[in-house]
Amino acid sequence: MDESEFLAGYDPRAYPAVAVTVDVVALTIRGGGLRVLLIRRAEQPHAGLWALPGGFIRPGEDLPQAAARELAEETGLSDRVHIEQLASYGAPERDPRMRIVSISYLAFAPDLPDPRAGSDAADASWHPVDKLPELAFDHDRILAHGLERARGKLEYTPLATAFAGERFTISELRGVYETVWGVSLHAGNFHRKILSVPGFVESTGETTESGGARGGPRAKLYRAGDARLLHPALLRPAREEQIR
Amino acid sequence: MDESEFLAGYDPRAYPAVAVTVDVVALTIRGGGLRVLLIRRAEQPHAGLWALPGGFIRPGEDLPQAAARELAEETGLSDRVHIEQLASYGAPERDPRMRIVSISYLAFAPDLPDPRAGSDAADASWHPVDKLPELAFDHDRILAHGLERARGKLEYTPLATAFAGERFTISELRGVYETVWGVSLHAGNFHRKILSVPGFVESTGETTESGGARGGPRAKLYRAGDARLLHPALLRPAREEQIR
DNA sequence: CTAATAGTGTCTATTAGACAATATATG
DNA sequence: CATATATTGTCTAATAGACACTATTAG
Repeated sequence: MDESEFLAGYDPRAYPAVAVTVDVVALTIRGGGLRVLLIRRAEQPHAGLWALPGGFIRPGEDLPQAAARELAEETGLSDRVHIEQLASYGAPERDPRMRIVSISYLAFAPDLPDPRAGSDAADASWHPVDKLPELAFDHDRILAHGLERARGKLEYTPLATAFAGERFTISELRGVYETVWGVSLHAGNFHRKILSVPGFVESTGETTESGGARGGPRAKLYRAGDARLLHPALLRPAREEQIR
Repeated sequence: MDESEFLAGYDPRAYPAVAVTVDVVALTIRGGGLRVLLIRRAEQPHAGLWALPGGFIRPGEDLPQAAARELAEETGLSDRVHIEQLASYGAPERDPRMRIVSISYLAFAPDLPDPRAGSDAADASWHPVDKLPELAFDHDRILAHGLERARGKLEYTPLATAFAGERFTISELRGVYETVWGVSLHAGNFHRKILSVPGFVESTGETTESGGARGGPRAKLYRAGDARLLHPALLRPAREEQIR
């Protein structure tokens, strides 16, 4: 038997097991900023550190199902939440216990009630993404990846509406873009742009009950439209440093 | 111990093992069309069916490393190949042997030599993506996902240059776009557009040795530039059916 | 009233794309 | 020479973004 025959006959069941987890980057907008759901680990390893919610997949359970379950365990919510696969991480030493491959998911939700700590967590809360504690494992990298994905998807998908409530004003939608992108956008141009993208929002015919907190007319209320892609897209102001 | 405590204490090592594989969607342009590398399975399950190259990850091996190894085993090449993570698949019954989670990778290469079959494959060859045989497991879904990713990435990254050789003409680059997107593009407008995107291509100062096969002047030769994102992007002609 | 906000109008620069023109190869 | 291709020029429509303006509401 030469080397290639040996390798072809490699049987993973003969080796120390690999475990598979899902980890969820759940984002929401709260207190004027973008926040991520973190749990404080109750168990070793990294007990006491903050981490993304997640856990081992169970027999018979598909990956998206596992991600939704992990999220629901902390937030109690599963509807009104957009969830999609982000990426997978499998560096051999990323978990000290054993070889663990993590499939990460990205979730977007409107402002949710306070999370409850699952029984494997000492605490759970929404953390501003620009003021993060030290994270367990490689979760800082996963989170950074999730943030970049979210920022990009705002450009060409109607994802922003997943951060808003059932009905929203154009200003609220602009607030989502400004918060996630960390920029300020011109109100007038943004307004016209949104209404010019077919299927992004549709009018409810209603308006807000009152004007803004500091004055201004009542705003028209919209709901999410049926577009799955925005055309033309809403592009972020170009950042030269991102291009090269 | 209530249910949540039980679930928190769930230990994956107490259950039947999960295995992790990598599968590679390797694309190239050959014979005027887009092709994908497939191997004919020599072993059960699905012996005799075509499948994406892939296999179990090995102890101590990171995921991208495993993908590069699997690709190299079939093609003999590892440099000049762009490789990136695509997505993960973990439906419980996707492999009849046991619970297998697959991390898929997407690879792009210029026209490569004929593949050699690895020892776990009866055959290996480049198949036109528009005339595919039946595929093993859920590999048709993985491949479809890879194709859509590749088409999208041509828009906003310099990926097309990964399909071309070291030096290429603007016409060759246009051929890549036309082949991957399956459309025909206006030569003049494409030419000017490419040169207007900063960092996409840079001139070598050379030209082709002779004109085209059926006449025409010698074309200038370019190499890939240093841009990582194309700005402005080269958008595919909008397709209304994709938007809704 | 004053200040802030919603929504609309207008103008300019950029870009995509249709179409034409010119020069240079092949056969 | 006839024809194909590379490259450049010109024009039009769509779009992004700067800026201005009006109407409406909170305080």
